[in-house]
Amino acid sequence: MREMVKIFKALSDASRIRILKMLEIRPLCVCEITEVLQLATSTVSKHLSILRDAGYINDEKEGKWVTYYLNRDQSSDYVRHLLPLIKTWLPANETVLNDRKKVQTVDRNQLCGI
Amino acid sequence: MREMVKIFKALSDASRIRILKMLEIRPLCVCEITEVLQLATSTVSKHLSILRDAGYINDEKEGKWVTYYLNRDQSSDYVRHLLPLIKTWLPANETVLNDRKKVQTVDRNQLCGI
DNA sequence: TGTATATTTCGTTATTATTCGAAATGAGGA
DNA sequence: TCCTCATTTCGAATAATAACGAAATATACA
Repeated sequence: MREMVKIFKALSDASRIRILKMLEIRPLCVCEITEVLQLATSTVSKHLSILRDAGYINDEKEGKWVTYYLNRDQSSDYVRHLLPLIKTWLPANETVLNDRKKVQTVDRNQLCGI
Repeated sequence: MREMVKIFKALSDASRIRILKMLEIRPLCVCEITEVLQLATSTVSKHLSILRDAGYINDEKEGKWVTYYLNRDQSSDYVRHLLPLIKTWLPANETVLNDRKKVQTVDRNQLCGI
């Protein structure tokens, strides 16, 4: 029960939904997500940890960056059912479309320097 | 987006999940749900209004009682997909099983006087 | 009409969430 | 080794949520 509440709480925030919809396009590092959302880095990091603890996403160190990606395989029964649903939702949402446009142009090397 | 967050926020509370799992058994009035959850009537009423605003349940006046039931037909795309999922989840949860046992014995006429 | 009662709304309090900036961590490159 | 920089953790401020009891609504029945 506690697990189930955690799974839904993770989806109860617009920024976290936006992150999931961005990650449907491609894996992203923290600084790229921060640039799109226009929030403090620490805030984005906190959102990512909530999504990860709930099992929606996973991370991978790549040099100095931490890349986050949707958790497609090794997730819980909840997540395995919910991620595909979310993928079909908000197909024409203005915020999501804008975020995805930004995702196309954003580049970690330019954003964070070399 | 706001709608989607509302839909998930409604599921982000253990009492509200318990209410949905109870209503899978049969429609219930506020005093029956209150008896099972052991919360203040005003608290239960608030939870019910959150679930109704999100589209998961509906209510119907029956004399002095208000009966709540799962919204099977006229609900949003979100709810139409989520309610069946929730129905398959927590099949062996102790709290849910206990609540449902109580639902079997609880009777609005005995609970609230005649 | 007046009373009893099931439910909702209101006002308050305690807990939890979200956000930020500053400090800490950890990996890469000079 | 030391410095740089992406990310995380910490601490504090603000906002949102859940809980209760009291008051307000609304319906049934005498």
